[in-house]
Amino acid sequence: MARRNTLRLESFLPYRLSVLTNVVSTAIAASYARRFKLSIPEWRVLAVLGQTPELSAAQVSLRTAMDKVAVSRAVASLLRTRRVSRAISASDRRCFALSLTAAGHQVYAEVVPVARSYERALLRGLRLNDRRALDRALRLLLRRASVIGPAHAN
Amino acid sequence: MARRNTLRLESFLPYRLSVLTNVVSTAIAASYARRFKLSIPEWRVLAVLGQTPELSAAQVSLRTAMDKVAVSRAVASLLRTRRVSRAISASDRRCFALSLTAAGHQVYAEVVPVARSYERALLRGLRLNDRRALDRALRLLLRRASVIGPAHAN
DNA sequence: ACAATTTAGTTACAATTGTAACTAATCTGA
DNA sequence: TCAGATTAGTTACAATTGTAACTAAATTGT
Repeated sequence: MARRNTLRLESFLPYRLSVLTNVVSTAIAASYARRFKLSIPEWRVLAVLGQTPELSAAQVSLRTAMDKVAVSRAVASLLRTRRVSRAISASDRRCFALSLTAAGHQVYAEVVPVARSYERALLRGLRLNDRRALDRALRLLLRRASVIGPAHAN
Repeated sequence: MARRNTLRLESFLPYRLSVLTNVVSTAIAASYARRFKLSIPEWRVLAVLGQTPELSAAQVSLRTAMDKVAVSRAVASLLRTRRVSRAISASDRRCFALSLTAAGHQVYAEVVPVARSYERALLRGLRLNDRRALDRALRLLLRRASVIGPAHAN
């Protein structure tokens, strides 16, 4: 009997997402830390700067869905390790234009294939149709989650 | 041109999972905290005990994918708020049999519909086929992630 | 029977992360 | 122009979470 007023945690979507993300993130974090001495927040900053240089911290924040304090910390650490450099923006002296240094590009060029290969390994065994469905689902879920928000006051 | 040696973070699966989970968990945490003064770890423990009473902390740990320290803390807090009770197991005096109290059942009975309704709201707009595909995908991804582990030494 | 190992659970401490307050620069509108 | 509000980024502090060491009980193998 599927008790109506009981909830099976293991088939509850938010729980499943959380467990999956946790396993994946832990694995990735371990791999990046070990091989590149890079935390996940640092990797995210590196990733957007590899894609688009000369961003400000606030722009990085927007693109990575990290909050500004997390970005600030990651950038501070990347500056210390000389993987990122910054220059005061001429037009707006409150913000810095961030870019990868040569060392930063180097790391980026090494991490990207590893990231790709992890993703491939993860998706191996998933048929093309299901991949597309997954893609649609993630897109929709994120949109819905953002829309309903904590204001799910019911 | 889709630069081959650049990685688009926003279509990188681990990143998308992380962002989605973050939004969903934050929303849920806020909602549970506000309405029931319940943290996510506490809710998880409550959820498994609502499903299966008389579990030990170690068994809760297994079923919730939380580590034993997290379970210990959540249980401690639930004991304080009198939502869970425990009794030394007669057969193995190292462990406690955990159960919901009347207050615990009360909270459980109130949270479950909210959880269900959040999940429904999240999935609204996703066709049945895509829901099934999502279900398969999550199952497979979790299995693959556990299998490949951090030992993705490449 | 009992020393050595394993297991349950907690505690203490370290690291990470979130929150709020802050400084400095820019923008806005009377 | 200049007071008030906004924005960028940092810093300080609080809360959460992870890691390691610990106690107590049970199990194992001799």
